[in-house]
Amino acid sequence: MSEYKSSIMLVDDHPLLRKGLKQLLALEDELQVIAEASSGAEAIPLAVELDPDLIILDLNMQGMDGIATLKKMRDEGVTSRIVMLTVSDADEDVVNAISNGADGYLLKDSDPELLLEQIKRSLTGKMVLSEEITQVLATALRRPAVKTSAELNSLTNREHEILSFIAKGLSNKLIARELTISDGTVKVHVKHLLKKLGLRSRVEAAVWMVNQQAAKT
Amino acid sequence: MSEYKSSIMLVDDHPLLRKGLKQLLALEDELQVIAEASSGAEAIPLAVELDPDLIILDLNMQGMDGIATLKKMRDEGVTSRIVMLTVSDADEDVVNAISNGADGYLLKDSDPELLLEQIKRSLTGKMVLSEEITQVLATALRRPAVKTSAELNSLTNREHEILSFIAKGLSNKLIARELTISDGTVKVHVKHLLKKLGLRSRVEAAVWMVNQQAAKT
DNA sequence: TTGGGAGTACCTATTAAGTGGTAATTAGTA
DNA sequence: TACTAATTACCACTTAATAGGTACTCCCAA
Repeated sequence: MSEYKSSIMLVDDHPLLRKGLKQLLALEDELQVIAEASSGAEAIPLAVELDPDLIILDLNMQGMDGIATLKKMRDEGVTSRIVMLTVSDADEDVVNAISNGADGYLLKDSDPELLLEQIKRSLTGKMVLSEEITQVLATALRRPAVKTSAELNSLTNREHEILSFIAKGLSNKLIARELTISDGTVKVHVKHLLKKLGLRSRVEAAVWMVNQQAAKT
Repeated sequence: MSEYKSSIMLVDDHPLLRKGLKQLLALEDELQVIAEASSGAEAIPLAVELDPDLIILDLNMQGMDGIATLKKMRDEGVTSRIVMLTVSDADEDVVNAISNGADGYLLKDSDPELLLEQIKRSLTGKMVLSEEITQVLATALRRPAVKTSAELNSLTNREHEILSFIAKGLSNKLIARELTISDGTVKVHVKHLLKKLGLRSRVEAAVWMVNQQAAKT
């Protein structure tokens, strides 16, 4: 092995998990954690500035989620290897991550030894996927009927936000109050989101969305 | 402080998180992790045998989840303090955990220092809750809307039938056509079922029902 | 045999939701 | 710079949904 130390950046909104991960990485002399971030917003400028060899990125973060962060980083010209580390083995997440330029997709509940092994393999330029993921990916690719994520992605942030309120059963008036905008504006967003999703009422939207969320578990 | 070392057991199916947590607890001399488990099934006999001072229990585990594990442990006579550590701040989870004998409910994304502080406080016999949780708990208790199958059973056959159409996103008019009755009659049933379930709109009903169905899995 | 729940239907009144426009602002892009 | 997408707001209009009644039929149990 060379004496070059690989620089690694951790992005995860769980401090505990960062701790565990850091400890794991510390087992290898050639791995060096040079930065940590607890959110996408925080991570992006850091990534641009430091351009580490590897970025380990959590998928499920509050605020900007992992996929959005990944996209933004690639947009900003970050060329680091980026590996997603997550609890979710949902089809769309995997597919989304890979197709948006992730170099790997690992599960948090993997055996730590294995995880470390794969992180090192990733640094050699290989695409790394957790066991379970390989299977998921294969079946996901076999049926390209993944209209779900595609259609969800066609929504703007605001529309998506409002959809999730609808999926909680809120009325336009209540949503308006939550977001401090007029209920007329909420109606506009609802109108647009219904059109984009090809649905005929907020009830259909609520049902669709709740099923969507349930499927992710 | 006394010289007695508190015995702690960790139950979480994420090895990484266990690592982080162990490292955190190692900062305090009087805390000693005497056992780890990666599942409820594994944890229960261990808890019975070791009867540690504190059990830190993950809520979202594969197989037997945290609540089930908690219940079973209490059933088996485990008297350890049990603190839930989780990412979920869902009302029901919190209420469920507390009412099933948990002595605390902490969030994984809390600041580690704070977490350690609260774990120590828990060992002195105090109920510990993360900041965010206090709020959730308060609002959850304010509305004792713990409706489940009991309230589903209070519906007549027709009402139930119509509820499931609502849960598919159908309008009153379409439901009427399906059942070959007038849409005015459908409205009557909807009116009754909303009242019985204590819901404010068909959207709430749809969301509730779909979640109900999803939970059955 | 009478009372009540369930299911049906209709009526009125009010509120919520959805549609189709116009338009201003801002941020980002060609 | 001109263009575009996103977000916001307002207006007018139509349809859907909800709440409160009355009322008739059927069936089952007291």
